[in-house]
Amino acid sequence: MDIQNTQSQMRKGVLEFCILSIIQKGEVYPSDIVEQMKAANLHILEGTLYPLLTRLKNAGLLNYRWVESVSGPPRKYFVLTEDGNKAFEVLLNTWNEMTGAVNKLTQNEKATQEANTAS
Amino acid sequence: MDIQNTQSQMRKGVLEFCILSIIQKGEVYPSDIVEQMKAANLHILEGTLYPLLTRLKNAGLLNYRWVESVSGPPRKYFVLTEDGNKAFEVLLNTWNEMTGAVNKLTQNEKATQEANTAS
DNA sequence: AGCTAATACATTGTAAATCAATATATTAGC
DNA sequence: GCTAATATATTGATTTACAATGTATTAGCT
Repeated sequence: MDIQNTQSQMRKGVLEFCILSIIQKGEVYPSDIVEQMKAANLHILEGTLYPLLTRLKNAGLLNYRWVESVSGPPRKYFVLTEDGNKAFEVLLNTWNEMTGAVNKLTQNEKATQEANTAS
Repeated sequence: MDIQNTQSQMRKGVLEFCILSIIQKGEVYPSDIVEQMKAANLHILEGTLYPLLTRLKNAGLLNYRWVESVSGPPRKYFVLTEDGNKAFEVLLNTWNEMTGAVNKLTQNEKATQEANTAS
């Protein structure tokens, strides 16, 4: 077990949330998503992304349309469905609550430790 | 695929980080950890916690000592090793960076969407 | 002494999901 | 046609959380 593994687990947990967010901002195709995630330091591989998009599509959170490309095969451009938008709002709430809880738990370690060792 | 699943994935990602944080605050035994996690709305089951503590111990991040209990079997009280403290600091950094990135990516969706649809 | 309840550490089997590697398909340029 | 670049997609291996149990210790009661 490395720390790197724990770090990547942290990132994994928010993949779907981030991807829904990116799609919500505008119609994108998978390579756009990979790029935007990389720019945010949240790397995702295609072998992870495609099954994930398929899952979200099958769950009714996404739709896509084929768009011809000038350089290569056609692309699948994704958008959020109404359910997808609702799901995103729920996840946004969960995210805000969870980060609040984790920050409360982790950011005050020095003060708490001093209080404990003092007793 | 449910949203609940995605929500629980979010929590999974920070389990180790939170547990290291709890142990850093003071010597605790597993039931203390379960309780503190529950209080923070980050539930963890014993079947998850015990293997996790064993992994962290084997990785050299934790140590424990047996302490007799007045009501039941002896308890394993855990503390962070020096490596464990270093690992926690690294994870604290990762956490702060990641939440910053995710917030940047997700919290401005409305403004960005308006900008996109306007073009 | 023996029984039950409470507490606590631990393992097993299952399901889900990411990743690395690879496969398949389309377009442009030479 | 052939190659390179771009895209979508699948497969097999590994990891890991969880539910369900299992094992063990202590206290209190009869």
